[in-house]
Amino acid sequence: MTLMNLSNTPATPPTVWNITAVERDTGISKDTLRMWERRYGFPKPDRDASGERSYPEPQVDKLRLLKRLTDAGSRPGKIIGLSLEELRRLSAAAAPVAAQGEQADPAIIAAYMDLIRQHDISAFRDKLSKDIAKNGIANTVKTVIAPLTWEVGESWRAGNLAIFEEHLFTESLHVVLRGAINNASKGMPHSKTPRILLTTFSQEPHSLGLLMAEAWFTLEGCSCISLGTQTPMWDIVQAALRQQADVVALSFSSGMGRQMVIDGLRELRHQLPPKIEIWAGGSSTALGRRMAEGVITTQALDDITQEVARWRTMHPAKMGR
Amino acid sequence: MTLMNLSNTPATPPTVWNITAVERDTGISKDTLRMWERRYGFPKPDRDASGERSYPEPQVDKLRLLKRLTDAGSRPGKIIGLSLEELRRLSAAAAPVAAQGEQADPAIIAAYMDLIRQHDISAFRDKLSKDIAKNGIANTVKTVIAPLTWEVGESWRAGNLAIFEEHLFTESLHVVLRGAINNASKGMPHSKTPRILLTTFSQEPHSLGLLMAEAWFTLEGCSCISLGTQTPMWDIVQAALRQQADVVALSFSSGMGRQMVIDGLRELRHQLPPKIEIWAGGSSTALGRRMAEGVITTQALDDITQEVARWRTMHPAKMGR
DNA sequence: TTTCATTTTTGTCTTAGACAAACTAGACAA
DNA sequence: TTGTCTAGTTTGTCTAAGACAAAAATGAAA
Repeated sequence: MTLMNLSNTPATPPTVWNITAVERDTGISKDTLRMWERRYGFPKPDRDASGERSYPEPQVDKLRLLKRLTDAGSRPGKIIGLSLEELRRLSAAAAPVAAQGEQADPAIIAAYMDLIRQHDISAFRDKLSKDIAKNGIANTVKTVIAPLTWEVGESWRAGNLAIFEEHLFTESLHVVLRGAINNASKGMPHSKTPRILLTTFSQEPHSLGLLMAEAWFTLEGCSCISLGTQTPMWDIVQAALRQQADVVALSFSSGMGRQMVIDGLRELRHQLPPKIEIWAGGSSTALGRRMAEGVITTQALDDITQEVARWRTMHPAKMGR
Repeated sequence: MTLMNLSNTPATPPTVWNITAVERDTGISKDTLRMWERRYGFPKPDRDASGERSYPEPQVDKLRLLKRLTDAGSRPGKIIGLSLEELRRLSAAAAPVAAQGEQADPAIIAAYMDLIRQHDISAFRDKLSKDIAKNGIANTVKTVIAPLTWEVGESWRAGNLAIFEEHLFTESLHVVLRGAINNASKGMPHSKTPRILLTTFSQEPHSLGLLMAEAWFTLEGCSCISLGTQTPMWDIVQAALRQQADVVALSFSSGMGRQMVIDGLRELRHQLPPKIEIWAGGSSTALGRRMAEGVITTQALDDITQEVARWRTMHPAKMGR
């Protein structure tokens, strides 16, 4: 439970990482890190005074890249011996990835990124508010906020953005989007169907995906109940039952372990009555695969619209719900 | 390739859990589960065909309860031998402790608690919004929101409130308060002094204290920059410098370790230029003591008003800041 | 009281062996 | 060529017990 290293916090962030930090940052489990070291000779961390692993920055960089490639299907044994350069080339070659920024205008995104880098919060918020007022929430979420969130995540991973800048961004987005959602739902009648319960699993702390989904659902006229992030499974089940949710919607960021996602969803499906649907969305690569029976995955925000429509045709309105 | 595992998915949920599932469900790490078994003889899982642990349901129930109690401060060794019944009783008998609700009207708090227990979110939000409209933000924060937050924390500790109910409460409070803050700051001129940077240390995930403080600061006419929760120390320093903050305000919940609070504040004081003040508030008992030189503690929200006034007399306004 | 030093508790790190699930490749049949 | 089966490899996670550092409790001194 060593969360803070007070003593060794000089003016710069840590240049060496302990195994817990590497696990958190790369998403590779401690067991696997030790196993790779044992089998392949990489990573080869130094040892601190008490014999514990301490990973130098370059090794962590390589691990991040390895994780990305293995997630995309490569086998560790084949690529772990390659140099950073070779891995980069491989990654670049194989990764037009998801056409993530498909609908995004690079210039607009760049403009927002500049504001973040200059730490001009109020300008950032103003610009975003104006964009929402002009183009509507749905459009702005799709063409600005989602791509921007992705870009911020990338920049952070590449080391071009400090954590506090990411915090600043997240917080600002929360403020603006939450306000917009409230505004939008003001005119809407209460208790429209379906009733959506939104949350994330315990291991998932990222809230922006959830927030974007909530915005979208609200615009579709659903009634949303958000539990925020990191709800234990048992509590998700309790909440869904007590709140009489029609759908439990879950958000997964790309950092989540695939096994965790798959097993978690299967487990949840198992514990919820069949009547309650499970919708899973987000950037986790695990969602691409064929999912457990009875779990619906949404690849993009647009999919939500379709699923809501489908749900409604399947559940003709009962009066006075 | 298992095409279908409908076969082992009967109508009932699994009566045994593997160690991964238990970790996911209880939040207790695999290492810790094995250690407890080794040291205390509980849990005592069965073994499957290949010798791996498989936990029966009742043990998982007890583990959930144990987790809740240890999170609330109990030590595993003291309570792990107790029966489920005894644990429940212990949980319910939690200390009423401090007379926190000094300025609170018990009847009003009870009314809100009822709404939470009935899971009537929209009624809860409506009531709160109306109270704010009627009595103002400051008054409502002081007489309703703060005592209510304390009460919810207590009820959770006592086992009278599920985690999802706490999540629901937190989320609702966020929505309403954030909206109120935005409204209040709308009429205010930008960039009033002092500039306050709000956040919590890495170990502190609770956001409500922060939110209440932000509300208060905003009403005092300060310009607030919130980083949200759990900012690493290095990033707090960076943010304070880059944002030219006059004050760094930190919130500590009662769960935080005293030593962590004290050392953390001392370290932060060390890393920040003397010109930037540090204000610490919240329900952590560590704040009662005499603090490190140059750290100001606020016992109650009212103290903020005084401190802001003091700061302003010490820093006569410079034009065109 | 508070503060400091000592002891106990507790969680996580370490090693190395074992094995099951996922994946690859080769053989064979349609 | 294409598909399917089998046998072999790769890979991640489980297991064990020992060690130790951080956090909490305890006791002594100011």
